[in-house]
Amino acid sequence: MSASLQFSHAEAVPQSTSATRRVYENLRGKILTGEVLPGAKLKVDTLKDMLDTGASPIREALSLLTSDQLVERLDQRGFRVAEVSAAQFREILKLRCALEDMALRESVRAAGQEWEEALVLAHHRMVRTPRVSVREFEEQHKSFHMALLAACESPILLKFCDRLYDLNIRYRYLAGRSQGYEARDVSKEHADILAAALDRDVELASVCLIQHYRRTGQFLAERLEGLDFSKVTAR
Amino acid sequence: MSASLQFSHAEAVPQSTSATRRVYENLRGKILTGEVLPGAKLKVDTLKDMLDTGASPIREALSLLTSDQLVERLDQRGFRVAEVSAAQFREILKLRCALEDMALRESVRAAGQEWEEALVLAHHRMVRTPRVSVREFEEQHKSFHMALLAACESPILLKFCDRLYDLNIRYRYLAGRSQGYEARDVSKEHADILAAALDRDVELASVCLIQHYRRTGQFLAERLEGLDFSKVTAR
DNA sequence: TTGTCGATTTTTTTCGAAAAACACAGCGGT
DNA sequence: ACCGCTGTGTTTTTCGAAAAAAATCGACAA
Repeated sequence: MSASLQFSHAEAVPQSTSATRRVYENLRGKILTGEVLPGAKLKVDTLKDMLDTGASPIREALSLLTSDQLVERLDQRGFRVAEVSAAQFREILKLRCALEDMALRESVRAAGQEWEEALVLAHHRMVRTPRVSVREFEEQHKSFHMALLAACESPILLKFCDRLYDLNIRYRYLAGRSQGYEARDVSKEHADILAAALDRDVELASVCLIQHYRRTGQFLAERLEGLDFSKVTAR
Repeated sequence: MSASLQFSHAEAVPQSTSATRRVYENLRGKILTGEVLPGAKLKVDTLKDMLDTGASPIREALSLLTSDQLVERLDQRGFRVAEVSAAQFREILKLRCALEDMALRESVRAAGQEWEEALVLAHHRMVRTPRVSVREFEEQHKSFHMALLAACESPILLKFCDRLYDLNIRYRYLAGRSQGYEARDVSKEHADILAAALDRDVELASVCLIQHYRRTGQFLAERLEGLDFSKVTAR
């Protein structure tokens, strides 16, 4: 089989997985980064054209996103992007502090060499990713934070943390990351968390992590404050 | 239009909502009660016949159940009922104690008259439902427990609690509820929780609730212990 | 016996079109 | 002017069949 046949028109190595998964990832990305606005209507027909696929995969992906709380299903009126609000932002922050604290403690307690190495690696990759490559940095940032919790033997708890992380990302993008994000020494905070975790100092790691979230939360809240949520909502 | 036309062959007033929802509820019930065993394969064709509908609603419902952790999606190999394990049972218990404690405190703190009345009502209905009507009792039992938390202003947290509750139900049915469930005075425990909540005694309510879960957990664990999980799994 | 390859049969996944539900605008009656 | 009704166009939801993928079975060779 010739290479030109294998890698035909700009498709690279795409449909290794199902169309449903492709649509899911794609839409999820668009929602998290704010490329499609909160409240925006998600018409199957439009999406069909946009993502070049049938109605079934789209519908399925939207169902998946519904349980992720990123999409709302209106009974006989289709789907729309979930709304955002200052209240939800606060709730997410609070829950993340509570749940990640639990997970972190379990993780550090159960941690082994494997976890330690993966964590160091994740941190290194994050540090190496330039801040300007926003989407990539976000991915590495998430990887680092999840790596901290990874040794925790509570799959369900981990899943909750993962979801909350994703829900939170939207607000980061919403606040815009141009100004002042580096004013705070975020790298230092990450390094401190890493060091504490590697020392197996559960208490210190927990304090650092929560403080990290609180500070980021504070920072974002300020930026979000001036912002009228009804203004960043479609329809 | 004649009544005989309106209510033709045994259809009563059924399809008020979408087929997807019908399938979702139906399957969810079957999974929670153990009518379909953990690990069982869920073939769309079989379900199509069984539930008398097309492939799309089934597929959609299965996607929904996937994010509820009640169904697993295997990449190109369809769906199966999520597995159960002693470890997961313990995890659920632990998480429920942590999260419901949080939710209960918030709920009681924010509670108003409306909440109080709904709670009393839910308790009454539960008491009035005979234990032998297992499914109905389960429903009322869930309503009561969720009513306790309902005033909490954290929709996401509530959703988590709801999910955990459902995940837990499976183990209740698995353990079988014939013997000894009444040996413990469960009604008393419920009444105590109710009283403490109505008194707005957060600490006491929390203690009662957690103890209630721990006891039930202990009770179920004993029953589940003898039980080889691989034996209650299909395939 | 063990293992591999190929053809056939399920099973999953996706598509395109039909059916049902809904929104909206225009019409007529009060 | 207001309200409700009906017809039209749009959108959502569902169905049935085709395409893609995996599992099964058996023959053949090591």
